[in-house]
Amino acid sequence: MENSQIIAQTSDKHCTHDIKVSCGSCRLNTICMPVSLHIDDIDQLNKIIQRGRPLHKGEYLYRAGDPFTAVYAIRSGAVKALTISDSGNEQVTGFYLPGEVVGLDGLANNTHTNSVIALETSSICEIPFNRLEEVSMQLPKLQRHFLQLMSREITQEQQIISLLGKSSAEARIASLLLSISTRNSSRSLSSTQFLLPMSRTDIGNYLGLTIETVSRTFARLQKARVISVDKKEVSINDIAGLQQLAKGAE
Amino acid sequence: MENSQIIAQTSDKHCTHDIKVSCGSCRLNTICMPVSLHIDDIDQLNKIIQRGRPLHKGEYLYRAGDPFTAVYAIRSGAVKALTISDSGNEQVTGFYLPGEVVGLDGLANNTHTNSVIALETSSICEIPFNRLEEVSMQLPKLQRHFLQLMSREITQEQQIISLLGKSSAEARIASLLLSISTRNSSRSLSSTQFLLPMSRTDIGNYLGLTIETVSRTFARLQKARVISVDKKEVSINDIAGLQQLAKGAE
DNA sequence: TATTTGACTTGATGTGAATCAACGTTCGGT
DNA sequence: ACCGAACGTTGATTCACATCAAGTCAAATA
Repeated sequence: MENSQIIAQTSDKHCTHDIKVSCGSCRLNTICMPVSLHIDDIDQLNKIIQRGRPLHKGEYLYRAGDPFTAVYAIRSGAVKALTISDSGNEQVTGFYLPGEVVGLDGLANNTHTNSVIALETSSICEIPFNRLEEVSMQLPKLQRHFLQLMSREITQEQQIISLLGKSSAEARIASLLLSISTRNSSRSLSSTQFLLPMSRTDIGNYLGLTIETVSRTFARLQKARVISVDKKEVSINDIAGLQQLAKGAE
Repeated sequence: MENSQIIAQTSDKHCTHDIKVSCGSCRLNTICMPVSLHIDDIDQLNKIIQRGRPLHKGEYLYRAGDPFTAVYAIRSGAVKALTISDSGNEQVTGFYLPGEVVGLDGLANNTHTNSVIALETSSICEIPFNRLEEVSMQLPKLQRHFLQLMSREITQEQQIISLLGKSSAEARIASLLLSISTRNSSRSLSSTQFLLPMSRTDIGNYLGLTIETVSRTFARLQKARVISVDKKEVSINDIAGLQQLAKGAE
């Protein structure tokens, strides 16, 4: 196994362009493809993964309609996925943070139904799907993991559906913040202080709220001393309180 | 291939209990597992599928928390899937009609996150997952089909998310009716006249509306001569109009 | 047949978020 | 350093849907 240890930077400024990290040494490998693989299995996985140049803010990873050829693991940065609904509106369908995998929407018809756009400069691992399928044939665990990724996506979306159907603006925002908090802590980042990678507009679109309501809700949560917000910087002062709000408490 | 041709009845009253239909002769096989398989492949698939006794209205196919062992194809009748959200509310996550497959929610954690309940007397094909996995190893097409089923579930849910985030009560109801209409026609049933298998309460829960709003919206659509409703019986008088409403037109 | 029960409808009123509008702030480009 | 555009905040008003409340209807039970 090669010994390259260049860890991708979260900061835009010092982002390393010449990225060579093996899956074995990537600090995200417990999230991205957390399969207990033998060393040569990892090697095999490693060989098929391509690491591209960083994607800059606003650039597309792929567009709705593009042929489906690969799935993508976020290595650093953040992206949003969105579809154009029947009514012609953009709908943000998800935010993806380092260690998470996008692109599964393409499987149904061999065509992506979502577009994915970088929210900040991001580095991405491309995993060609036909190669992944081949390797999976020999590694049932990898196969299974892949199904689990999809299944998890389904259950997550069901939570969003419940959120949109039944919850107040406050509960929606609280849930989003808690979701990001949890995902940060699983990457050993702070669960109480972080930068939101997405705009208010994106948040509103994702949660089915107008930008004004998002803004007011942040203000309200801050006045209630549950969080502090300054622009994109959020700190959670009262997690328990936020969880109550997410559940719809007064 | 055996020649049993007992077709499951949609009607509750004459439902055949002693069901023996092979996948090869099932009239739903173009929807359920539309894989172009050789005859012996179908035979192989056929062997692993278990056909249970019919499930009566209100009975559970499985419950949230049950271990994941199988996926299920609806052969006749209809079921609803629901989760208990964090806030403790029931959330109907989907309705499943003949030819459609439920149970994919269990893959993420080897445990079902949804419960599935019969809306009317239904017969169900149980497809044990470990056997399916084995067979898939030898039949890449089946493997691929299965991934497509999941991917389709994801994209469908994204449409619901968009619906709940951005659309009026009218658009939501219109979309649901169109969805059922489309799915009916793919089973060669009428796309303009059908019985709703679910209650107003279920519809409201699914679409994030109160039962009163569901009722009033049906009434409004009827007054606008777009549909006719009598209890559970719906006929669509103006599909184009309904499509406009689903898109959010005035 | 009377009686309860659950599913649905219809009307009157209240409210949370959308809309409309104005203004402040940050950022990218020259 | 300046400018315009995009992003964000805050306030006043409106509106679609929720809530509250009564009542209808059909099937289930006794």
